[in-house]
Amino acid sequence: MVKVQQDSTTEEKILSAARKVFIAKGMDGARMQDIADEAGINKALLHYYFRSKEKLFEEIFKELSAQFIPRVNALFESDLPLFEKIEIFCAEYISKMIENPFIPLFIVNEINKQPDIFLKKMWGGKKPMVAKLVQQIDTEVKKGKIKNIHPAQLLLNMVSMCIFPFIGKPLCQMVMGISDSGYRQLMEERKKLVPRFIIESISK
Amino acid sequence: MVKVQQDSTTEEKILSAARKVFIAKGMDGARMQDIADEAGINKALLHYYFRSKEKLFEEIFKELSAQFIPRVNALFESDLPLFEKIEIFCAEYISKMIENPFIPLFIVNEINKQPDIFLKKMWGGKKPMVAKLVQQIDTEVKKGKIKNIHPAQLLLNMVSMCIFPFIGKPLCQMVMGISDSGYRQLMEERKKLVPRFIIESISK
DNA sequence: GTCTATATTCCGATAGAC
DNA sequence: GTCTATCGGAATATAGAC
Repeated sequence: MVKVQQDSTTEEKILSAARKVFIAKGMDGARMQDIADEAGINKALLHYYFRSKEKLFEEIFKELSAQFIPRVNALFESDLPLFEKIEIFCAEYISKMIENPFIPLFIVNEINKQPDIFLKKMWGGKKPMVAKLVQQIDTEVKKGKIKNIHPAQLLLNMVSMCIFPFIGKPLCQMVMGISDSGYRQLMEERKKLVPRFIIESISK
Repeated sequence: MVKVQQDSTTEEKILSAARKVFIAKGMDGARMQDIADEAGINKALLHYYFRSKEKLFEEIFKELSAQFIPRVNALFESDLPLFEKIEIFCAEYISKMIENPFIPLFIVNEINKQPDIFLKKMWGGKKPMVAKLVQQIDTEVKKGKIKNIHPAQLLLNMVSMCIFPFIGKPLCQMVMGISDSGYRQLMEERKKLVPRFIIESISK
């Protein structure tokens, strides 16, 4: 995601600019003019490459929402023990969001405006697979290895603690009076802290 | 928030309609026409009562964002023991969001678009007070009553687990394949479950 | 492919009658 | 206070020259 090399082709320049503007302002707030300016071209070219604002947006949304899926699926479907999955998921997910702090809010936001249509359109039919992980939690509970908890609740706790601090960053910083660098430091700590927190809460 | 009585005056009708439309579509996505339709009047009347879309929006945002503050402040500033504060906060906050599931995303969203200007404008100078709670956590840690944890991290965990399940509702439902009523049931359970989860994770 | 100029649609806001 | 009609600007999209 973080582009080091220059955007060579015009199409790449447009996509790069659109990504930035859409993430910052959302579909409704973004202007084609903003994107054109950001890409250093003019509006007409945007329509030449992508027929409409909506098509351009779909392109970006599809790319951003899909980028988190494959790795998570591979992890959740693997045969690793439960605690390891939790540790790896939190660490990787939080790392990814430290690099791209505004993507989660962007995605959650747009999903809420199109609650129905977009599984088929946006993820190309794929979606995160949690069945095996859910079953794994159930098994551990039945074997008496961890406390009795509904798998969905455990999942909710995990993703909440990973994602929300990024979605609510400005709000949290304001309330707690924490600087940008201080907040970033907290996020780094959370890569280890969140899994530990979870495991301690379900261990017998 | 849940209006049982009819909106008697026109102003109330407008505010009620604006609340609904702004929450659903955000400031950028909302149309004055939508609000007029929802209120059963015409656009001109909106401008008669509130000078502009922006003023109307501010009214709604101020009302919605302030509605969570006073109770939280009273609780956090009180002399109750730490664990009780956690229990009450989670239960009350989650209850409030079960009634108004879309408000958290709305607020977080708009805050991110105006990260700076709105403390003064929107909360009328007030903001959630967490100083005493933070100090209380520190004290418990030093007394050795709970595990060593940065107060900010504990707060982040708590608000994350309370708020995110509402912000990410459609996404979570989709991934886990849970119906509306099933999800609602999970949220009811969380009123007790989240505080228990937190307390278990920091108890020695 | 890229530009300028323009068409077209949409939307916030106002004027003015009742 | 409430309405209809309309203005004026902004934003998406297209036409057409280079």
